[in-house]
Amino acid sequence: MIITRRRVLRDEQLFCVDEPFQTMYAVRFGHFKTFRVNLNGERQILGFPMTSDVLGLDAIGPARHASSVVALENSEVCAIPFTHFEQLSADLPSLQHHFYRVLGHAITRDQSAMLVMGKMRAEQKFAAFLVNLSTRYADRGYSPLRFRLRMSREEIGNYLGLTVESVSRLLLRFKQKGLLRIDHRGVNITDRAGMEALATGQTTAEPIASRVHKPPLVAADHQFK
Amino acid sequence: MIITRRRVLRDEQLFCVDEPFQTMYAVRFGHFKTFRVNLNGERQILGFPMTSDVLGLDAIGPARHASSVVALENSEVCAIPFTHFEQLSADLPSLQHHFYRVLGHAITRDQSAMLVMGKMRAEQKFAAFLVNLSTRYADRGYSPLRFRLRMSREEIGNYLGLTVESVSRLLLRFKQKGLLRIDHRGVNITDRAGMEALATGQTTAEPIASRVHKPPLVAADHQFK
DNA sequence: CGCCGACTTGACATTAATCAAATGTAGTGG
DNA sequence: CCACTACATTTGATTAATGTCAAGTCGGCG
Repeated sequence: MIITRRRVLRDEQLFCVDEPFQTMYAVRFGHFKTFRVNLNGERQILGFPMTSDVLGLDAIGPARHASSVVALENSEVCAIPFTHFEQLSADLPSLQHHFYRVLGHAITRDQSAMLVMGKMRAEQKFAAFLVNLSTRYADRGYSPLRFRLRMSREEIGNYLGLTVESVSRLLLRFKQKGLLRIDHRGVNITDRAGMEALATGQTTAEPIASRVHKPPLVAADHQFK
Repeated sequence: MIITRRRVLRDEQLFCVDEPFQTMYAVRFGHFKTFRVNLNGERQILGFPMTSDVLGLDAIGPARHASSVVALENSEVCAIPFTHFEQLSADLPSLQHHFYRVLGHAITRDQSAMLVMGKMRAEQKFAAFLVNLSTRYADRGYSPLRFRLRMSREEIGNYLGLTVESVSRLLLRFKQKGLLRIDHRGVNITDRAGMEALATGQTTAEPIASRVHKPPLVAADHQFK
């Protein structure tokens, strides 16, 4: 099976909705956004895949890509031809089994996203979003407390179903509550527990000024690459 | 491969979250709801599977069920042992291919749901929900315009992230706009086009009283089985 | 007949969107 | 290197949408 690497520059499109499906992509490094365009012409961001995530799975059913993918920064992917893969997996039970698992995870992940979008209010959604990012960085061996947002406020809002203004105000509120520090796109979570409490809705009447202990602010230029 | 049938009575649980995954289920007839319980103990309904939908796919990744499934009415499913299936699919490329498609569809479906939940407002969400139901009934050979809601208002609201009260008021609004008639749980869509326009957000300033032409109200007891 | 749960309706409070404007930041070309 | 433009972000004032609380109605069922 021929697996090739492909560089994708910032703002470059990896694949586009309705394009015939031939290739899956595993992210080697970098960040992406996946989105769809609804009938009204508006974009809806569906997720922010990063290193080790697999792209293009939603095309397996309809044989055409159901979403578009654009790089948020200069990135690199492995291109895996699907037909080759499918043949090979028939001979390699362990590969097939593993692939089923990947697909299964894709489903569970989407369902979790629905949970977030559906019931939660703005503050909760955003907190859940940050906790999710934090967890994913931890899974990948990066700091769960200090990371850089690769997406704009607008993209966050679009993803969460909020306006840019709301996103901005929520960041301010989190800062005031002593949950995080933020400089441009550099995030420093100072109260992970409080953040999770918010995300899970266990927010009981808010003890106003507590847990302030001020770790140093993140340098503006920190990167993960 | 041993495929068995299983009856599931109204309110009976087909499987439960965290249960080890062994079996997939294809719905033969009937309606179900799938849901999760968040950390706060609240239920979030993830979908309303019906005839020919496949249940339990979200367990393939983690090998444990990620959601619970309960029947909304007396129903029947085919139980398909997953390990048997996995072995068999290795020998039958067409089966494997088909299964990939089913999984792919599950992913796209979930993403569509996210689109609905994320950006839309209450009216739009609910319209999209009804249009979706309508389409699914059409796909299955039933009337897309007259059908019975198997779920309570509360369950609809839970699924869409709205309160029961909002659901109730929205139904009233739809009635007043001449989009549908409703008697208890019997729905009669009288303006499918208008409904779709609402769902897709192409609602331009609402011409107030038009398209009223009053088709006969649905009998209260219509069923699809 | 009367209870109970599902649903509707109304008044009010709260949330988040909208509109509008100011401020900051990153590039770009001189 | 700096001025300048375009864009991203913040902030403020206001409005519309939706949740919350509280009755009340409807229908099914024992």
